[in-house]
Amino acid sequence: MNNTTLKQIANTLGCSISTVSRALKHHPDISVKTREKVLELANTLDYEPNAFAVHLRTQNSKVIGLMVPAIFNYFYESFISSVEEECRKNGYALMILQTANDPATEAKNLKIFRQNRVTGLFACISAKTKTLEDYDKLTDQNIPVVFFDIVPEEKSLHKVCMADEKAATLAAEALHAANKKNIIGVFGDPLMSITQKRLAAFENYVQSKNAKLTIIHSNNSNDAEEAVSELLNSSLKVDAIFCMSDELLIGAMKAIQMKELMLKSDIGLIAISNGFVPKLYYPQVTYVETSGHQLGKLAFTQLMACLSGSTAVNELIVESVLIQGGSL
Amino acid sequence: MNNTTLKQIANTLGCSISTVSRALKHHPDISVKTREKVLELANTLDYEPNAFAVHLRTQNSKVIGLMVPAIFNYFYESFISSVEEECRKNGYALMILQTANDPATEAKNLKIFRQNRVTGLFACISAKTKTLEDYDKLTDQNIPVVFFDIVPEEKSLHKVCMADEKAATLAAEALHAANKKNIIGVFGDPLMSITQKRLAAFENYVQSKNAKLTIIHSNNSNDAEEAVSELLNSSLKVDAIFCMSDELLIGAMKAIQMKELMLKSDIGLIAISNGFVPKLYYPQVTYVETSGHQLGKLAFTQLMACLSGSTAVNELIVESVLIQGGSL
DNA sequence: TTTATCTCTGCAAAGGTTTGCGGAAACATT
DNA sequence: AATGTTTCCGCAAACCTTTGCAGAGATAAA
Repeated sequence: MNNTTLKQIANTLGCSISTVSRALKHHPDISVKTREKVLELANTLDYEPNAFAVHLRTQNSKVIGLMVPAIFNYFYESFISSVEEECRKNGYALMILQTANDPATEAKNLKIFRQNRVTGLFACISAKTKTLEDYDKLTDQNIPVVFFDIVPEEKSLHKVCMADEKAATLAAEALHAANKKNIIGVFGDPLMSITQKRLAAFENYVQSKNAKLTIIHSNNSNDAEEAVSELLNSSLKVDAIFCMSDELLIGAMKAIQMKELMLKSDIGLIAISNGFVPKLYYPQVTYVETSGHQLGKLAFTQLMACLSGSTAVNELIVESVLIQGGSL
Repeated sequence: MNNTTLKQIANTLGCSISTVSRALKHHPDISVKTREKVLELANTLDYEPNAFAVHLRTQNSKVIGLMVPAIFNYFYESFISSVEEECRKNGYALMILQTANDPATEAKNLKIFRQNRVTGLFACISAKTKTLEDYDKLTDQNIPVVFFDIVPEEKSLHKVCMADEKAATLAAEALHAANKKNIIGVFGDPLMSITQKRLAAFENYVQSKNAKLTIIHSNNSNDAEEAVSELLNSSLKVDAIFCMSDELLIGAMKAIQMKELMLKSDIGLIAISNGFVPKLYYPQVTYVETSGHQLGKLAFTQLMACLSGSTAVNELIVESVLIQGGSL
């Protein structure tokens, strides 16, 4: 327990604790001579302020909370990774909790964040979350919450998310440009708003171009694999597949590999993705990028804005771009 | 700022702060009647102890630190995910920092952990770490450190890791059982101990069976792809490839797909892996499992043991199993 | 000499909780 | 009536830092 305190420094230097405290933060009240002495001793003693005492006094923890359904996920990893980077650069530590998409765990986590008096929170609500009152408790305590990716409908919240409609439309455009007319669209849980947005935009564009669209809803990669396999084995004419997420893409790719179809020549493929999964295959899968990395940066600036008092409620959007692979 | 404190409860109840504090934790000194009164009021006021004050007083943070080279990684995610689960179950919060394999960042992170007085730390040292003195500062402050996956050589440390030799041998055995005689072995950075261990064990077994082995060292998936491609295009006779990690597996698979080789019939493939990547392909790649999930559980119990005073220094090993896919 | 101004430093309270110790009241024992 | 035991509770210190305020000493101005 080799912990130097202000008191120790003050004692050995024969001055008061407050002088030491001020000297350490270059307070103008303190003379240069004293400051130097203090700094030197503090340095040799390897002084580090006791975070708890500081927090207790300042009511500010320099810890930011982050809540996701699961860390082990193609998209959230990159988001987390990016947020962690920003936090570290700005002197914040990051506290991460998972909800496993369970509202009860979600509530418990929010309590932990509250107890630890996080400075702010990034939250991705679980798919089944119905009420936001647990989040309100945080905002009541002046802890700003920035929702990301999967966000509540309410208008008066801070949110950052992907350009869902735009991404889906971009993918549809790419399919049209490649002259694909018989398309399978693989989508996620129809109850999720993200699915609805992407589906609506995709359907809208595809139909306007008179292409034929077959929609599948799958909850995970296995479901997607089975459903796509079934369609590929049926009499349905198919020249391209669209997947709205990485997980579904994995399923579709398995089905394609199983049928020993070659990408591009036998069948077209495009997905909305973070970029990792499409690059696992050869040829690389063409995809519309939704960058967790960028979303993280954006979320962080948004939170910083909240903390510095900006009350403007914003819904920020990360734009998508088409990344050409060799699958279309 | 709706924060109830002990003082408020004490005042409205007309008793002292210490009584409230004790009542809240069912201290036997407090009469049942008083306790009930306190508990009731605390409940309606939604009292929650101020974590900072508690930490300051008890010198114990209920926060555990975790340091990895990168969160965005097939293996670490599952480790993190598993540790987070255990932490939550046991009332700990988890603070995560990345090193990006940079010793300077590593040192900075350790400082942050120290400042935040984490209860304990899980650390995966960066590949280039030469000295452990920054870690020693933690142990000096009675913060136990459990190293995982990539661990220092020193004997007197707590470590949990994979059965590296065993895993490599298992893979080699599987290759032998499949009667493969001309093998490419794709390994990582030859300076890393994990590479050395796996390489030695693999080489040892393969040579004892008189199979021909060509070794490649690659630092990432692209390197692996190029190196494997080159060999596949050369006159070298190859009937199987072994990859010591997921990242290398990805590269090898790309090379295989590029050559349009079919797994099993054209070429055998086996890897040491966490299981995620092998399941992305059809047929699924046969692999020796190194479970980040299990490693996480093990690390957590080890840390708990340290915290409860066990001084026995242990190197714990997670065993590996062969998971049959269709690539051999 | 007195008054005003400036520079530097220290006192003390505050932030909320935990806990050793001592003490008051109630009860039981001689 | 005097002494010993319990039972219950509160005082106050400790954890360490930050910060408003006051004050001491020095210098400049009148």
